[in-house]
Amino acid sequence: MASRCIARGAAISSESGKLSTYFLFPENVESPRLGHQTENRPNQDRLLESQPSGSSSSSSLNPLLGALARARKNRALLIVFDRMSSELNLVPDSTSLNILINCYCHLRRSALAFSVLGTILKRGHDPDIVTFTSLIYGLCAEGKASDAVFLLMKIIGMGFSPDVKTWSTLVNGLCRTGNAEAALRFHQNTFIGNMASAGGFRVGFVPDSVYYIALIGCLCKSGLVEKAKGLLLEMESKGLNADAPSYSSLINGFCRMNEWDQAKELFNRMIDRGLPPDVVTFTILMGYLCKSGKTNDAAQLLDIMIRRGQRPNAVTYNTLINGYCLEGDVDRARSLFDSMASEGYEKDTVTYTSLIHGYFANQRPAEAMDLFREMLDGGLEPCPVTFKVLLRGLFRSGKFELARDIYCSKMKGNDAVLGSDVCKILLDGFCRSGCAGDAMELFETLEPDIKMCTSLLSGLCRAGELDLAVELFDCRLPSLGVEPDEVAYSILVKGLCRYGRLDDADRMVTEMEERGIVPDVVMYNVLMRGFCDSNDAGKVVEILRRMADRRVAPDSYTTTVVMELMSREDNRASGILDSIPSFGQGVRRDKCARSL
DNA sequence: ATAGGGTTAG
Repeated sequence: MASRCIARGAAISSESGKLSTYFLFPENVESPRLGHQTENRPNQDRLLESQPSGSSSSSSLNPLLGALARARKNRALLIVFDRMSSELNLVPDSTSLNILINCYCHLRRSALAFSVLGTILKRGHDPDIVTFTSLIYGLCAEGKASDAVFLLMKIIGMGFSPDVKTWSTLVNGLCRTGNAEAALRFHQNTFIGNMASAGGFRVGFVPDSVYYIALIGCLCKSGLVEKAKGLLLEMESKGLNADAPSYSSLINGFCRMNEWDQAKELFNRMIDRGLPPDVVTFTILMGYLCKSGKTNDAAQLLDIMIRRGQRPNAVTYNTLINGYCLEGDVDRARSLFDSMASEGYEKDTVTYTSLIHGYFANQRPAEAMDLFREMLDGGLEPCPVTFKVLLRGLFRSGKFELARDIYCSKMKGNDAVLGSDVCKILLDGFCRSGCAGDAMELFETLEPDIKMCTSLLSGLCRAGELDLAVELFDCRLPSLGVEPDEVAYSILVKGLCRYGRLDDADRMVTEMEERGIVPDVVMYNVLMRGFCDSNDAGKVVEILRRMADRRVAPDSYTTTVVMELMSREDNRASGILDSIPSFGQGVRRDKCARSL
């Protein structure tokens, strides 16, 4: 099969063309999964059979491939590709391979896309800016924005000239991965520094309206409203007119920023300019109304939209269903949900997840679970968000066993749904329900970062599993190469103090001090409170001195502890109080003395 | 004949 050849091409790509040595291929190049038995097979058969067999190049099939790509029939496209070489002995040319790369990128299989790049290089073809734009898209779509930037820099260094499509892909990708500031920097360094050069190569380009809208939408999503407005003016001053999708994007941006008047103004402007709002535009406005607690207004807008001849789509339904759930009217949401099928709409993961969330939020866990089972029975794959909603709901409503069952039967070993969010919920839930061991076990299967560790640590401390917490901190963190931060220390120290393990807590604080992390006043306070309660005045004074040495300012809680020490006869008699350090501002004399 | 932009769930 062609795909197998392509994968083999990737395996030896590092020793093939000169270009390949410049690229870092993803380490785990997957083997292609082709031969999907879906979509319109008969039609393709006819098209394929009409091709003369025995010809060597696939170029005659490119119009078909292009049409499938434009129609986003990615699976069908892979089938055609597969059969192209297996049955028709056609060798794909570079255009076909570019289409294949783009297809893999849209399917979020950038590793496969890179393996196709390997094939291009191996066959002595030259990848072009189209190839790389697709790859940049694919990397961003998988959240690998820094790899995308790296690739871009690499190809600029090699003499490729990114064009306006490359840049808008990158800007969008950076934005989608939460890097709006970076997108703006690229904008300023490329277009603003118009036709600037990097290493002797031109990187400038002429921005068009798609590019501007991508950037403006990106800024809106990040709340950089003034910058977005400025760019809108800049765009219009260049005579670039927004089209309908542009307006939708802008309207969405202003809605997100709660600039309803601006959004309305754009909506009206759109109509004035003869660009009728479509289902997406209306759905955006409905979504805003729903989020503002005006679901009934959103429903009215739906009527207006229908009267204007725009048919709602499944997203419109999802938006309204979620709206009713948010305002607590789950039954109304449910009747919309039930009407979808008869109206010819397909319920998807978002539909189910919204309503499941609605049931949990309104204390109806049984119905939420019914819906989840219905979803599985219907062959819909729950996504990470679905699991997040489900598990949080189950833990919050005390259905610990059920939550554990779901985890064991549906999630364990399924990395695709074990995102960090849902893992935190699981770790926390297991700890809360007395299953700290399960939490530890799950933790061992993860690639933990400091935040994950902190999550588990805080769960263990809350559950009183201090031994496990200390073990995690002292043994597992170092072996995982995770450096505890101030937050982690503070959680553990507070936990230890709450359970009376003052010496361990003191050891932690000392360790922090030795590592140059300055404990905050709250950590010193909990520690001193503990020693004060166990009548260890010497220790409290020692801690005060450590505080003073690090110029950590005492607060009123510190004062209370000190006052308590002073009020005890034996402390006054022992003279230990004379060693209380001065904090510059003179805590002892001013605050304590006065209140005493 | 190939690359970029708009909507939904937490």
